[in-house]
This record gives sequence, structure tokens and C-alpha cells, in this order.
Amino acid sequence: MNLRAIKPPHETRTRILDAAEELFMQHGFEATSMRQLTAQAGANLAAVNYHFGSKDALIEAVFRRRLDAMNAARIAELDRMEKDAGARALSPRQIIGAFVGVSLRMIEDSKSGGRNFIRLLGRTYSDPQKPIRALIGQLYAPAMERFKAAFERALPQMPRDELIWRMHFMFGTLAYTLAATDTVQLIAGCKPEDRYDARLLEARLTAFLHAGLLAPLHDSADVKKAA
Amino acid sequence: MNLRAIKPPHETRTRILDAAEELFMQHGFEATSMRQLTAQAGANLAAVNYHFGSKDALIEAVFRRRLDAMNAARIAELDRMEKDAGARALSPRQIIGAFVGVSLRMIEDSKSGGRNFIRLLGRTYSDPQKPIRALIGQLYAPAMERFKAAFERALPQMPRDELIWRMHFMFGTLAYTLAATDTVQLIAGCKPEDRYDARLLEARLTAFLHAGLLAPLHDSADVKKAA
DNA sequence: GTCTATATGTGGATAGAC
DNA sequence: GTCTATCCACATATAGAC
Repeated sequence: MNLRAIKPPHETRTRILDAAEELFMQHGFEATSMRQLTAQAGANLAAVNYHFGSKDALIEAVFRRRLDAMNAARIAELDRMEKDAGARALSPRQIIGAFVGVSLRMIEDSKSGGRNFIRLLGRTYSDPQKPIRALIGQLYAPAMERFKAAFERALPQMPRDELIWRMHFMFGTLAYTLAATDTVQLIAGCKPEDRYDARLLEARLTAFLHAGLLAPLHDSADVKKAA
Repeated sequence: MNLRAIKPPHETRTRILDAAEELFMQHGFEATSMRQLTAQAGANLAAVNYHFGSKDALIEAVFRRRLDAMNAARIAELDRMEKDAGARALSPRQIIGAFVGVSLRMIEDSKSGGRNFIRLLGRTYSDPQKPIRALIGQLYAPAMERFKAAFERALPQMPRDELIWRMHFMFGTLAYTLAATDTVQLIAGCKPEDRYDARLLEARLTAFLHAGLLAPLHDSADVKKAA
């Protein structure tokens, strides 16, 4: 009924967020100009400042839109599994499943832009810009604490600092995999039809992470003595 | 004896490369301006274009300066180990050692800027800009092929595509660890004195990667059937 | 809410003296 | 090789009409 029916079927605000998600993922934050962005969104240049206030605020909005829901989903899955398990502790594999499953399922969701966001997120974990990393860290902190607690219950015999490092490694593997899977040359050697098969990737990734998490402890006493 | 004694003790060209390494690592490529960069190097703004031709060429020079030597060192270590082993195949652990050892030893070398470079490298693996990734991929390709061949000899029973993915995961873990170790909030929980202990980090990382590489094969037939 | 026009700053790059 | 001064493109952001 209104004039907006001519434009793509979203609010301007949403179209800008979608365009930003895609362009930030493709070119990075700095290399994406408001002109490109608003052109792709079918919006006016001034619309970004009207709706978000500034480019930095837009970046923040892009992450807030999806990250809260994502982390809530992860935590809800942990909660559900713990309820099912009753008094028994969750297995490490279950926890890993909750950790990677949400991300990987979003990758299959190419229609709604979830894939763009997931890959953007993977890239941003290692973004050099301090305010951006601080934002991500802040949005992630609650889920991180929740997963740390779950792993501590599942692996009571593992030293705390070792667990933290192994979580760090797992997180890195996931982030890098999400960010670089379709671009790194190494992967050119694998079958193309497997590249976007999230189910297969999840099986591969889970096997790798699970083994790494449960790796025999190195003799850190030896290492420290030698140092 | 000459006037340069007043300036830092290097050629202008070298000082520019050092400053670029540090600033690119701290702020990224786009966010680092030639003005900042030349100021830090104690050089004139025009010097970058005189010595390198353009900012992009400078970026390329920063990587070329160290990456060729790094990969040559990795390959040399593989060669040496294979010679020592004679007819026996190398163990996966030895190959991993050659892979991560070179990077991690450079992290301890804070004096000569090696640490800056290593962290810059970790960040750049997931840089969104195509030409930069292409450059890295090109500089890395020979070493990658060499390591792939070594792993194939060490693990003849592992399917090729599974090996490629596991190398990808290992590479990602290393890259992310190098890039984000001192900044990610998660790590704030660990003992500060351990954070830069390369020997300890190497032990932790090697244990994780080794276990991941040798993880039991997931039943990919099941996964494919279900898909 | 959306548009045009513009203010204001900064970027990379270069010309030409020294 | 190094410097100053400058060109020019493009960035973000805003003012003010519609």
C-alpha cells in the first residue's frame, strides 16, 4: 500500500544492515565506504547517519543484531542438554556440539544473510582495531563464561590454565575456519561440493576439536624446568 | 661519522619496513597512513614512494622481507629431519614441530621485530582484501606443498581430503593463536607470566594440534547419507 | 524519513628544489 | 636521497529543502 513496496522488501534500516554485513565481510570495515554501502542498500547516503548516527555505530549495530541471539541460542542449547542429562555431567563432545553447531548452521542459511555474518565474525576476531575487538569481547563474554563452566564440570581433572588455552585454540580454529574456508588456497585441493556442506564440516571440525581438547597433557613441569 | 648517527641505526628503507611492520600489526593496513608511518620511521613522507613506489608495494615488501626466510627455514628443518631419519618416515609430531617451531621462536625475538611480524602474519591470514591474501597464499604455497607431502608420507592411511582439512584446522589454530594471544579476553584468566613463554605455548599448541591431526576418523559415510 | 548539496578533513601520490 | 609544497580523489558527516 505504501511507496516502499517498490523497494526491496525491508525497512531501510534493515537493508542498510544487510548491505553492511555483506560489504564489511567482503572488503573490511575501512575499505567499505558509506557511498558503496548505501548504493547497495538502495538508500540515500544520508540515511546511515539518520538511522545509526555514524559509521562506527553502524558497525556496532551490525554485530549486536545477530550476536546476542547467537549467544543466547548457544546458552539455551547448553541449558537444554544439562536439563536432559539430569545429574550426569555433559560430555565434552556435547559441549563442543553446542559451541560449533550454532555457527555452522548459520552458514547454511545463505538466504537471510547469516552466512555473511558468520564469516564477518570470523574475520573480526583478529581485527587489529581495538574498539571493535573490545565490542566483540564484550558481546561474547557471557557465553564464554558459560562454556568455561560447562567444560570445567565435564573435565574436572584438567588444570584450569590448560583448559583456558585449549578453549582458546578451539575458538581460533572455529574462527579461522569460518573466515577463511572458501578463500584459502589449501582447500582448493578438496572436493568443491564438500566445501559448503555444513554437516560434513561440522563432523570434521568436531572430530578435530574433540581430540585436541582431550589431548594427553604435555609435561608442563619439564617445560618449565627447562626454561 | 655521518649524519645518520642521529637517526635510528638503520637505513631509511629498513626503518620504514620496521615501522610499517609495527603499525600494520597495531592498526591494520588501511588505518595506517603514510604520514604516521614515515613519522615513526623518522623518514620523510615522500620516502615511501621513492623507495617502494606505493603503499601497496610497501605492504608486499614487508611480507617478502621475512616470509621467504621463514618458509625456507621450515623447509630446511623438514629436510634435515628427513635426512636424519634415513628410510624411516617422520612422525607427525616432528612435522608439526617444524611447522609451529619457526613461528613460535620468532615470537620470543622481540628485539628484532620478529614478534611484530609474526602477529601481523596471523592477522593477515584472514584479511578481507583479496590482493593481500593472494600475496600471502603465493608466498606460502611452496612450504605448504612440502608439508602436505610430508604429512602424506607420515599418514599414508589418512584420506587426502581429510588431511587437507586437518591441515587447514591446524593452520588456523596457529594463525589465530599468533594473532590474538595477547589480546583476547579469555586468556586474561591465565597466568600472565605464561603468556609470552614461547616454550610453554609450543608444548601446549603441539599437544593440541597433534591430537587433532590424529583424531579418529568421523564416519563421513553416515554424514553423507544423512545429507 | 528522504533527498541534494556541501562542509571539512584526510588519504596517497607527485613535482621539483636542494 | 631527501625535502617542501601541493594536487586531487574520496572519506565522513551535516544543513536544510522537501
